[in-house]
Amino acid sequence: MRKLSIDFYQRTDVLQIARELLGKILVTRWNGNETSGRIVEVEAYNGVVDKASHAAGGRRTNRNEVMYGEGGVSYVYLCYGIHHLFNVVTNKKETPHAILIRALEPIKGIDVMLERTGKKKMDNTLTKGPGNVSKALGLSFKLHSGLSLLSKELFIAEDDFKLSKKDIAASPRIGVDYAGEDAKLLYRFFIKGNPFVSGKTK
DNA sequence: CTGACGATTCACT
DNA sequence: GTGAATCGTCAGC
Repeated sequence: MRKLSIDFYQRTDVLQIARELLGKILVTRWNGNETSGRIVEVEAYNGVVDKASHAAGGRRTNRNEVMYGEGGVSYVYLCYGIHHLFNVVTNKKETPHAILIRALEPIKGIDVMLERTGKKKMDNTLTKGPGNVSKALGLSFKLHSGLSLLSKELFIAEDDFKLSKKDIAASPRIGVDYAGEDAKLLYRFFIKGNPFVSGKTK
């Protein structure tokens, strides 16, 4: 298993990076627990020109400041007062691109994930949907936003898992109806037929 | 300082 | 299918 390098994140095409993240492995190691899962669903947020992004129109606040930093760090934030959503920041300084990780297929630490989510048994709801992903991995916006994805505690790796182009599907993003025309962009990518992909299309 | 709201989820009808 | 939960953030006063 090879950890992705900083160069992977700092490229300019956020859609390309989003597609390539499918099939990669997201790993967290804290409090003596290692949990990991294969990424099966993502959404790209294309910086200032994307009305669905927190950085739309160059908006810059304390919350989204990490999006303006170097690619290769995490951006975690609280949504609806309940859910922590995990994003990967890409591109270079001052270009606020981000990729939302929406679903994983659990690999390691399933017992820990069950404990964190309060679920009794493993099923495909464990890491389906962005709120559940963060919950299962123990991510919180207070502790982990702005953390490097090259650190020991949090990183993304690749193994020999291969994905061909026909296994990848694109669709409009979910829950961004407020973004007008940009809500129709095909910026959501997922692995066809994977049971952990969130099915809701609203 | 105040109030409205969200890149969601889950329980309930 | 519908609605509540729940709180940090942000715009506006």
